[in-house]
Amino acid sequence: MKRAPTQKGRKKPASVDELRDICRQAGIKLTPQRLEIFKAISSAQDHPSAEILYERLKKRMPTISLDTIYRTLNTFEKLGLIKRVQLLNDQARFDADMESHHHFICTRCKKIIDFKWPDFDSTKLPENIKAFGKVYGQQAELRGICRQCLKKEESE
Amino acid sequence: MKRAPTQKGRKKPASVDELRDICRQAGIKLTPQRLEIFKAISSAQDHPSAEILYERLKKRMPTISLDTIYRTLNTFEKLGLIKRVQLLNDQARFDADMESHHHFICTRCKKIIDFKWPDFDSTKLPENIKAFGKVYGQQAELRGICRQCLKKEESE
DNA sequence: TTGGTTGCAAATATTTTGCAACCGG
DNA sequence: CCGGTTGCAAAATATTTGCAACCAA
Repeated sequence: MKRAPTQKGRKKPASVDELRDICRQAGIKLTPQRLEIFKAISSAQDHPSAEILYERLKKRMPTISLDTIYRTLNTFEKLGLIKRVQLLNDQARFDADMESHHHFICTRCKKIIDFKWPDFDSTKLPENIKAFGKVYGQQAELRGICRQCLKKEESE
Repeated sequence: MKRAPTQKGRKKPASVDELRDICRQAGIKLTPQRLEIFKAISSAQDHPSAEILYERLKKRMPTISLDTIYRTLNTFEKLGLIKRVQLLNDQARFDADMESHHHFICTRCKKIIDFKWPDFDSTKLPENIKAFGKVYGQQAELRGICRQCLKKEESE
């Protein structure tokens, strides 16, 4: 399977036709399971977990299994069709520096680099945020590939 | 144990003396384990996981157990002494909307609300980021309590 | 002294993987 | 037809919890 070059290309959720093309180009099959999972996630208003998608899909496709959902979500992620909301889903990581700072996360080795960004700190939140509830923290997250991993990629 | 009112108060990592005060005020004991875990995390340059802290602490305190580390990290988080780098460590959540948008996350119910923030999108990254590696995505994350949870808190 | 805390072990939860049957292209 | 994919079960990983012994205040 060919990975999407970066996460930049795509915008709004892909259409089913685009999905078909993307699968063909990647050399993978568009199975009924993949199609249903894709439709479920691209029409979802929330940000469903594998388990939630499983519950929803069982109604339409009673034989689908949870591990197919996991596998398919990983596949779609590699193809650049979906993103996981937070990257560090293996182990929780902690920070004792409570001062305002931001994170660069390497998607390859999961390294986290802190940085300061005063221009961000002083950017005003949109007005409509107030309607969501009470905000008590804001921070920026960059995703990328760190120097070391870039070097490794060259030599592969 | 009394929770910290919000995450706003604290700045740089607390000192051991501050830790002692905070424990006293919260009515919890400052055990040797808590002290060592605190020192380990507040002096760490990376953003260690429970497992990593366990490996480091075993050298100084061979009898310490992994579950004490988990419990203590949760305690410290409630006291506002540390933050977890990413909140959603239970289940991975996915998003098919690849267009630039940002997330408000309710720390109580884990709901995610999307929003647009053009002022953020047009804020230039600090110069020194280039040295970290290649960036291919940036987004803001707000932490707070959503409307529904605020209402629930009132009635508790 | 004593109630909160620890360490152990077991339970729970989440995600991944080996494998034989299956099916989309 | 054939190689990639599925569903099942089992494994691997991460985190939480019940409980008796322990110890900081």
